[in-house]
Amino acid sequence: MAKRNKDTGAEEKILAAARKVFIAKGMAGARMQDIADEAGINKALLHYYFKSKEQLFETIFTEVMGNLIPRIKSLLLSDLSLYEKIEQFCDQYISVISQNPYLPIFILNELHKQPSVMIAKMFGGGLPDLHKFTAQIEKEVKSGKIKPISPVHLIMNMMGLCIFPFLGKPLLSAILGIDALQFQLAMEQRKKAMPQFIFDAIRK
Amino acid sequence: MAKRNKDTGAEEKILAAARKVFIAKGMAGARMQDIADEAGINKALLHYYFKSKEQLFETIFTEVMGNLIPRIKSLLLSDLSLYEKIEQFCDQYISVISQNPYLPIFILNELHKQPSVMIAKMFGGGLPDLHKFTAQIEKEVKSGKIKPISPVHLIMNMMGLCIFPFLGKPLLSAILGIDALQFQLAMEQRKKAMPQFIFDAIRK
DNA sequence: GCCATAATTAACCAAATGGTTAACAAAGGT
DNA sequence: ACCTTTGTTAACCATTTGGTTAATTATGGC
Repeated sequence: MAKRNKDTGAEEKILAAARKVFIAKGMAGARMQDIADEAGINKALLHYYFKSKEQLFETIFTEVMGNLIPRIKSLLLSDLSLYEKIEQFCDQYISVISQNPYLPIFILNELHKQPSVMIAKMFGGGLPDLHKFTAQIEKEVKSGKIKPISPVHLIMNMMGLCIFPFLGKPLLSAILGIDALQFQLAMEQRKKAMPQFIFDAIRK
Repeated sequence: MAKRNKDTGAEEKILAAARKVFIAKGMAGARMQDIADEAGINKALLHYYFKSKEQLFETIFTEVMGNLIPRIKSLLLSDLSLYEKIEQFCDQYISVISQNPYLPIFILNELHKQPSVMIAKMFGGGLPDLHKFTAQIEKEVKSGKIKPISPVHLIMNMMGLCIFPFLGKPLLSAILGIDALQFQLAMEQRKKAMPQFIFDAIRK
């Protein structure tokens, strides 16, 4: 008898399917049947491997976040200069998101619907330590190398400049009249343009 | 007999309730029963005034968008200088969103789930005309008053800097360790700080 | 070959959910 | 007073949906 699914590894296929469906439709919009179909298996098999939608979602969410957070933590804790950190932050953030363009809206959306629960799932008690980074900013400000700016605003700015275009892609594409390729190109440019923009803004 | 609901005007109450519930939970997450409860009426009465969830959602969505778009269109088409436009854009955008902090995630989320449908609902064929604004930017660039920057990037930057903090509020509050009041204060500051930041970035 | 265990499925179930019906109450015109 | 139209409700219905069951099919050790 020919096997129904060429490659085995049902659990893998389920995870891949769940990732895809949850990220595309969110927790509320995703259907267990969709995930089963996407994985090419029976719905009951989903519950054989993952006892509930809740649990499957949590698995995916923590997996996704566990992929992003260490990257950022290590960057912010490194010994690079402020300029280098901003450079790398923009480059890395835009690169990762370019490869997973729907991650931001997925994450922010779930975070918005249940803030405390999701924050807890993301950082198991251990929030990222921004102290080193904020101290670095404050030092540059005090020593007069850059204009006065609060770390809070600078961080918001960095994130907004890198992430927003992906969140707003459908809107931006429409009003700016750009297609997928032009968008991709623009994102590529922003890897270098954003650090430049930020430094031009804060340099004295 | 005492009336169940002090004030009449069921339709008004339904719209208010639907706005609240849809914006908080999105189309997929909202329940018709939630809306009925929120409005203090029977679920059947919802369908008396609005024949389906789809139609009620559409009513709310177009209402909400119809509130925002003209404001922006008129700003971009006005005769203000580039600096003044950026100033007003940031001030107005941040003001409006501060009063409806969940609008952005609601809009971008629905836009993400059905881009073409929602874009069509937002702009009934008449996309906002950015030509005047982009020409203004290009003129300032050519005349050497500001650094070379593509209108596409500048617009993305303006929007990202103004809107992102609201989209990322739960995340930002957590990692930056700020409470609702501090957040509100920061947004107030950004009304002036963002135009300054942007102009510092592009001025030669 | 035989058996225990793991993988997989079709059929089923109960709760949730969008939507409908039919009856009833209010309001307003005549 | 009477009738028509509008507003409102409780009960009901059909479908969707997350989840379960019981039976069937590999799989691997012996």
